[in-house]
Amino acid sequence: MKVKDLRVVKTKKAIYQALTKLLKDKLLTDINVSELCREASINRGTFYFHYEEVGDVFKEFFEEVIVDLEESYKEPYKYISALQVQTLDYKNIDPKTVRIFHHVKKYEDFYRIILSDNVSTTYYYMFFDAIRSNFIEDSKIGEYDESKKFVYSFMTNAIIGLIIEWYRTNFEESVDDMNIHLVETLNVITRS
Amino acid sequence: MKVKDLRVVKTKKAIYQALTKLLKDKLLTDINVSELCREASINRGTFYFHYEEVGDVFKEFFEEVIVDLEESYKEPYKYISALQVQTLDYKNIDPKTVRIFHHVKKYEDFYRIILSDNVSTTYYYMFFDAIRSNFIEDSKIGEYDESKKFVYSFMTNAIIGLIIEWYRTNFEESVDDMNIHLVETLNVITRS
DNA sequence: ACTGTTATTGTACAACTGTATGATAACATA
DNA sequence: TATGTTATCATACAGTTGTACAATAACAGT
Repeated sequence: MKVKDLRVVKTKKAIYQALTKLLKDKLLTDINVSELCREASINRGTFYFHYEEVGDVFKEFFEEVIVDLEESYKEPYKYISALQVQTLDYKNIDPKTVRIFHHVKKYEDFYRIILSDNVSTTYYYMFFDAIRSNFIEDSKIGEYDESKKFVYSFMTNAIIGLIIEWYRTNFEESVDDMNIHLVETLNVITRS
Repeated sequence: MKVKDLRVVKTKKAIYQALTKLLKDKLLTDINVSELCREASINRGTFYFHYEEVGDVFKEFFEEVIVDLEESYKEPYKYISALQVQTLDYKNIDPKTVRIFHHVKKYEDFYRIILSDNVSTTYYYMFFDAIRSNFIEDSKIGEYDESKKFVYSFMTNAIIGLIIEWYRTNFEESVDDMNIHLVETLNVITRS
C-alpha cells in the first residue's frame, strides 16, 4: 500500500512553499497557476495532476487550520481569562466559544484571507460547517435533533458575524474583548 | 449633461440579456467574458470598457435586488401571516425580519447563486451590509451607537445563518415556517 | 533485480485574458 | 449644422488556461 509517494510529497511541498511565499506579496485571487508553478519550479501539467486551481492548494492549507479549530474546541480548556478573575458575571458564558476566538486570533493571517472580499465562499462554508459541527456535538448526546438545525445555523453564523466585525476592525480587539462583546450581545437579545 | 447614452444603454441591455440567458444553463463561475460577449453580440473590448469581469455584471443585477430588500424593509407591512391569525405568541417577533424572508423567497433564484459554494464573497457582504444597515436604521433614532456594532453584526449574520439553512433545504420551508424557526431559535437562546 | 504502475516533464494546441491601438460611428452641445 | 467628445468595433499581441500526448524517471510489489 502506498503511504506517501516521495515524488508527490516533494511536489506538494514545493507548491505549498511557493504559495506561502506568493501570498506575502499578493492577494490569493491575483495568483495564477503559471506563476505558482514557476515559483515552485514544477511543471504546470503536474499541478493539474493534483489540483484544478490555485484555490485548491489554499483549501488544503485551510483544512489544517480547521483541524486546529476542532482540536482546540475539544481539548480541555486551560486558559484563564482575565474576565473570569475579575468578575463572576461572565461565568455563564458558553466557555467553549472563547476557544473559537482564540483559534481565529492564532490564525489571524488566514482569516484575513478567508473573510476578505472577492474570495470564494468555499472557505467561509468550511469554517461555518466546522463550527456548526462542534456546536452540534457539544449540545446533544447521541442522536442529532433534526428540528434544531436552524438553531445551529443561526448560532454558528451569529458567532461568525462577530468574527466578521472583528475582522473589519482589523482584529484589534483582544480575545477577552470579543468575549465581552458576545456576552453583551446575548444580553441585548435576551432583554428584548 | 449626459443622462443616458443610448449606445451604453443598448450595450448593457445586451449584456444583461446575455447573462440572464447563460445563467439558465450554466453556473456563474463557468461563464467567461468571451462567451458572454458572443452571446450579447458585442465586442469584447466594449465589455472591458464597462466591466472587469463577468461577476461585475451580476453585481449590478444583485444591486437591484438589494434595492428591493431595502424598499421592502422600509415600506409599511401589509402581509398578514397565518401565524399572527392563529396565535398571539408570535406578536413579539421583530415584525420586520419576516420581510427579509419574503424578499429572499421572492428572489430565490438569485440567492441560490449568492449563497452557493465557490462564488465570490462580494455578494454575501453586499447582502450582509444591506441587512445590517436596515437593522441599524431601525433601532436607533439619530446617532449611530458605535458600541453596538458587534450586536448588529451578530444579529445580521444570525439571520443570514437561518437563510443559509433555508438555502440548504432548497428553500422548501415557507416564509411562515422560517418565522417559526426564528422564534423557536430566539426562545432556545433566551432560555439558556 | 525485475516488472508493472504512476508521477513528472516537455511539448503542443485551441481558447480565453487583459490591454492597446486606430478607425468609425453615435453622441452632446453650441 | 458644425464640432468636439466618447462609446463601439476590429485587430493585434503577449500571457494564461485546460487538456492531451509521449517519453522518462521514480515508485511499489513480487
